[in-house]
Amino acid sequence: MPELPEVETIRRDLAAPLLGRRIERVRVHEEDLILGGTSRRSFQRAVRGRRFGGLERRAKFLLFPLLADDGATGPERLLRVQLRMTGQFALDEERPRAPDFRHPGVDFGLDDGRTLFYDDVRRLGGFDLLTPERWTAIERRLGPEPLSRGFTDGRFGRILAPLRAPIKNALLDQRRIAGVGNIYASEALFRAHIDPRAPAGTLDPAQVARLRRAIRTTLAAALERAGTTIRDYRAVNGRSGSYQSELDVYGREGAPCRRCEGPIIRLVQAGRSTFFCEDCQGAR
DNA sequence: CTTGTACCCTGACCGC
DNA sequence: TGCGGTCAGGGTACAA
Repeated sequence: MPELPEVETIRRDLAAPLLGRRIERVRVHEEDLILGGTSRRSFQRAVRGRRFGGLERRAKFLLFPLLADDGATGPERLLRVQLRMTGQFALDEERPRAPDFRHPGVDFGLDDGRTLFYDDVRRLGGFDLLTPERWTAIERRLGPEPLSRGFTDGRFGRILAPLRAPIKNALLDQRRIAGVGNIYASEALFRAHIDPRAPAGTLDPAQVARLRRAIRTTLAAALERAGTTIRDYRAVNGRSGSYQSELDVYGREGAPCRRCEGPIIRLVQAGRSTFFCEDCQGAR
């Protein structure tokens, strides 16, 4: 479900309240949610008794460094969370009773009396424990963070140049750019007036620059609005985002383009819907 | 290397 | 009301 702005919103919601908290109890209701072949027991053993040493985001992953505390020993570990399509967090003294939060997944009981609840209807997301070396190996394969300073026109151009895949598909590939997903790929291409079907390597320098800028402004605007809540995505404790009212093309098939009044078209690329305006983004 | 496809899973919605 | 088909903010394994 969530893309960079949604995951970053969750990170901001959780970072301060979790910092330094000790994990007293771990309940795994759904073993599916423990990824990477780790058993429920060894997951609990690795996590219980440690403290949250911060909260970071890279691409669409959340990373909790777990600090050793008295009674907790063992190698340094990062707890990685992937929300995939329907992962949600709540932080409270009691399990939330919202109708969209009734699939208990994993609970982390904390030393301040609260519990961090993870709920995931479709169970596509989950947790895994990574050594720093393993994380480094994974991280190396991710493209640049689009909101970072290092994401320049030159770098973006070099990333796209050799690719023959449609630009829309390239934007979804986390090895090229990290954190862009299906909503913001369509939105950024609309903003940049670029045809989603154009082979990535055929964009000229002006198009590369427009697209880079469009990606940044779209993601930043969505982050400002705490993300896009269409159906499942919620920030922490059920809070909705509000960027859905700003969407230009995503989910607007048949509706008039906000710029030229022409119909928004839906097509399928790599098995996923793309929305665009043929008149504003056609041909070039 | 690149690219495309199948799959994981549940639930909401649509047409009959 | 029920039933089948389609679709959903993602990532990965595997084949070509």
